[in-house]
Amino acid sequence: MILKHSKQRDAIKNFLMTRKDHPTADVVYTKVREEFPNISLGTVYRNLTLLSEIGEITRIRVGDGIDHFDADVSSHYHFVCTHCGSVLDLDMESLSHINEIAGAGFDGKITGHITYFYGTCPDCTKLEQYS
Amino acid sequence: MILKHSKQRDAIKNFLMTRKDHPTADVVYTKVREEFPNISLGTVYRNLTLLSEIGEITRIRVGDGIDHFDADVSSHYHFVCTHCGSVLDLDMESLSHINEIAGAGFDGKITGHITYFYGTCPDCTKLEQYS
DNA sequence: CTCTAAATAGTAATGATTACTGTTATTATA
DNA sequence: TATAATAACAGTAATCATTACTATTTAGAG
Repeated sequence: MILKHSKQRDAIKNFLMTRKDHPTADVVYTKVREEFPNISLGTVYRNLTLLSEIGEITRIRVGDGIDHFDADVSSHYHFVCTHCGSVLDLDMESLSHINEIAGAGFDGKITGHITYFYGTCPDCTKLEQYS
Repeated sequence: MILKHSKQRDAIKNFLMTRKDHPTADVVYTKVREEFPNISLGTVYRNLTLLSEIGEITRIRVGDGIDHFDADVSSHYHFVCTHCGSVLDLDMESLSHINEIAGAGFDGKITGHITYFYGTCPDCTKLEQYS
């Protein structure tokens, strides 16, 4: 399957690159529609899936049942706020050593892990102080 | 809300306790229907949700978009096979130290983490050797 | 035994995502 | 540059897990 260029795909990728949070498909759809008023939701989903398959973006699943997308494909961890649901990047070292820990007593092969942290985000922490 | 006893709920809990893998709601439904032929899927979902809310079972989300359930509520980690999709328990120490690592450069509060490991399960590893 | 509310079965609705279909746009090549 | 092949599109229908609704049944307290 040879890729052909598409303005819609560019717009989706570009929008994702401007965001440090991790929008859902629906957020991408709403935003990109400002530039392409009749882009279809299917196009957004198809391109988000395509872009993640070719490694230009990452699909993030944090247990809320909705996929989030991230233009930062470097290996990093995410934080999910249990109060407001926002998904943030964490600046921390790689935890590859935990693969060894998990593999020690396991008969199969462990090739990686998915970890996300949860708690109260900076904004919600501030709000809590005065309530 | 005072809990009332229900045979259906008992059957769901009992079935989960017999399983070391982590069935989905649909698997529970299919199995419990052998004993209660006209139990409804809604009843299965309602009870799985209720049981997890009162801490008698755990809801596991491993990124396949389908909820799995576990009668073992003790803190432990899970492994997901990228070949066959099976979800297995891992016998390993707690990784609570990674909360500190994540919290070091973070402005909010970290109260926990979700981690699952992926790779090739023992069964699929055996199959690979002869293919 | 009676009453109240929890739980149920059956069904309809929801919400995220994927699939389908006929049309449009990109791009390789004549 | 014109043409032809096909990737990508818009619009819509379908799927799938899950939740909500409603009338009926059942548990269990008084």
